[in-house]
Amino acid sequence: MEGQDQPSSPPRPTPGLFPTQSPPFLFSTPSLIPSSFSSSLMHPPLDPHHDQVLDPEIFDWVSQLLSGVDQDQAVFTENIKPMRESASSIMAENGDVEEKGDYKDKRKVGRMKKAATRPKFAFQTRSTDDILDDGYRWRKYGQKAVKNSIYPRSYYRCTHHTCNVKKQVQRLCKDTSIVVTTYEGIHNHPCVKMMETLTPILKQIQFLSRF
DNA sequence: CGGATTTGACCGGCGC
DNA sequence: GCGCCGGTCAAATCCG
Repeated sequence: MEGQDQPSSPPRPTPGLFPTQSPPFLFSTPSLIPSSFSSSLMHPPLDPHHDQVLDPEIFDWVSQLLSGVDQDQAVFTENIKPMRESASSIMAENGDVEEKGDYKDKRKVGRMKKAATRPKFAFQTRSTDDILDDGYRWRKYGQKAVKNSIYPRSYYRCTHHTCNVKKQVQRLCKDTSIVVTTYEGIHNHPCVKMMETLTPILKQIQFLSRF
């Protein structure tokens, strides 16, 4: 029983904002990153223990944004590679309606469908907290011990009813101060916290641009 | 009491 | 074909 992983519990020592939307949608300035994560973004690990999560092709756009990459280059890597899909997400995206009956049958039907492709990206943060406050609300739906790692991998889903974004969180066993977060999908709803944070910044930019 | 989390079972993919 | 592994489900439990 570990009650530490509480993604939806707002009280954090330094509540902040972390970009989870597509690059053109965000202002990824270091000031928006919670200080609890020490602004230490790094490239995806090539650790073979995590190759299933952090495919080398995964686009680490957050790192690139923070290192000054032009946003035009920060294109979402849609359809990078086929990935397995959950029954629920496939059914939701295809507009399937859940049938009455044995849930095992439903799972089987869903998983037998052709895997869809979704944007997927990962990044690392150096933090004592496993869960970063990215402005969205997440519900944990699973936790799994992974091979060659003493730390479990946690699975989260966005709680917004029409949103199907998922994320995985795992702490590196090689460097226990590093947390690897993998996002899958794109939010189809606004992030209230993001807008709250951006509004004063935008106003300030508008004000300064007058001079 | 309702929503979130925990956790064991289940399933499909993949390598051998 | 079999076993391992990652990902998901959902009942049980927790908690505000």
